[in-house]
Amino acid sequence: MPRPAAGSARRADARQNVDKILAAAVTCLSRNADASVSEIAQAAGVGRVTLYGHFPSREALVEAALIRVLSEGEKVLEGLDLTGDPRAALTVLITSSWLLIAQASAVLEAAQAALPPGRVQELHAKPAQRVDDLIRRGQAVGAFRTDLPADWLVSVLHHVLHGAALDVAAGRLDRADAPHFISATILAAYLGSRT
Amino acid sequence: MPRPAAGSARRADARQNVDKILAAAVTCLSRNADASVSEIAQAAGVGRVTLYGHFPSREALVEAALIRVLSEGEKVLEGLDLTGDPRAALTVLITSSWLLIAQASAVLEAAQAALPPGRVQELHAKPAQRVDDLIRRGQAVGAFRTDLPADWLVSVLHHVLHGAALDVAAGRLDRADAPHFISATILAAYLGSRT
DNA sequence: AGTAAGTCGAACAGGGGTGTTCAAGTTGTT
DNA sequence: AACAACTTGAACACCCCTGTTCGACTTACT
Repeated sequence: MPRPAAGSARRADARQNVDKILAAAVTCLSRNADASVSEIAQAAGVGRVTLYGHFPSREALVEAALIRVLSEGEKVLEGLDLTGDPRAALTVLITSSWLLIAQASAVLEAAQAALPPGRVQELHAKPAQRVDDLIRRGQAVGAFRTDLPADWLVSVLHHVLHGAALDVAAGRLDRADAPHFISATILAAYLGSRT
Repeated sequence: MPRPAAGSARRADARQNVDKILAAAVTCLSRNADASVSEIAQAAGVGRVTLYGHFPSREALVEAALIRVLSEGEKVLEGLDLTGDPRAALTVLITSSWLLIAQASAVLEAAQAALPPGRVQELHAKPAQRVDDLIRRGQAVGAFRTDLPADWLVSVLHHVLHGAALDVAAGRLDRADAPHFISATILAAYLGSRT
């Protein structure tokens, strides 16, 4: 049994394996929301038993993967300056992290089916706040339309991102085109019917 | 064994059951892409064995459900006049059939996981053509932006519709608001950066 | 070099889904 | 009324997934 957890530190290879497993979980779960544990273990290049040695259940694994992809997202978002012109900030946000957001969104979807309701919302709340704030600020400043509620605008962004990720995965959309297409679409949608 | 199929017509109650099963399959599959056969049978108020009497496999059932929801969609779209101003036509299309399209889209997603690849595309091709044509005509006439490919615009529409349906199902969006929100968003997105 | 930590495959039990069979009962049709 | 069509639950075999145990093996650490 691995995971003494108390007293001495874990062995180096164990830590590496945990990392490999989490990375595999994120990619597998974002491709297929109900990927099996065997599938993830295999993708990580690790035996199924080893995986269960580090995560007591599939649920715990999915939660850990969600936490990981969200914290990765946090790190990227932290490095971004979103305080300037909302439109420019939104463009920066999209072009620099659309793929990450889409991936996180996919894992989030997987988590919704595997975790107790509310838990997902709880973990997702803080990262989502940043996007939320940007959109609300844009509305307050007059950069974005106010005839539609902010919640809806946020929802549209998420679904367009998710859709773009699907299109890329299916080969219907060139990965290089995605950021521009998304920005152009979202900005126009957020502008609304101006003069 | 039901389904003599040859010679004499099926009994009335059998036909009704097939209908009930298909209706249940559409609603179940649009709520949950991997709904079980038992689940669908129960929703239809029918024994599981009866269902297997009418559909040889889950795959056949899903395919039949997809065909049904698509043909329902066809019927609605047929009654619409989409020949006028593309913007007005798109608004009509959305307000009159966004829910149906979203439901069809959900079943389509379920079918993608249960049917051989290509088969879904094949069935979906004709109904999708109508929306496709409308958007392309809008671009040709100058009503919609041309700096983004028509395929992408179609994709955006589908994903926004799908997202709206999810939001409604999750209680995040009032069903009555949906058509207006969607139209306002899509029209703005399709207009692009005009003067 | 020795020891604890870690990995691995095989194999188990339990649960749920898919299809199938069967025997008994119900119901539409003529 | 009588027959065939239809429905039904129980029970079965099969497969895949989840978790767990076991014993043997390899590897990191001192």
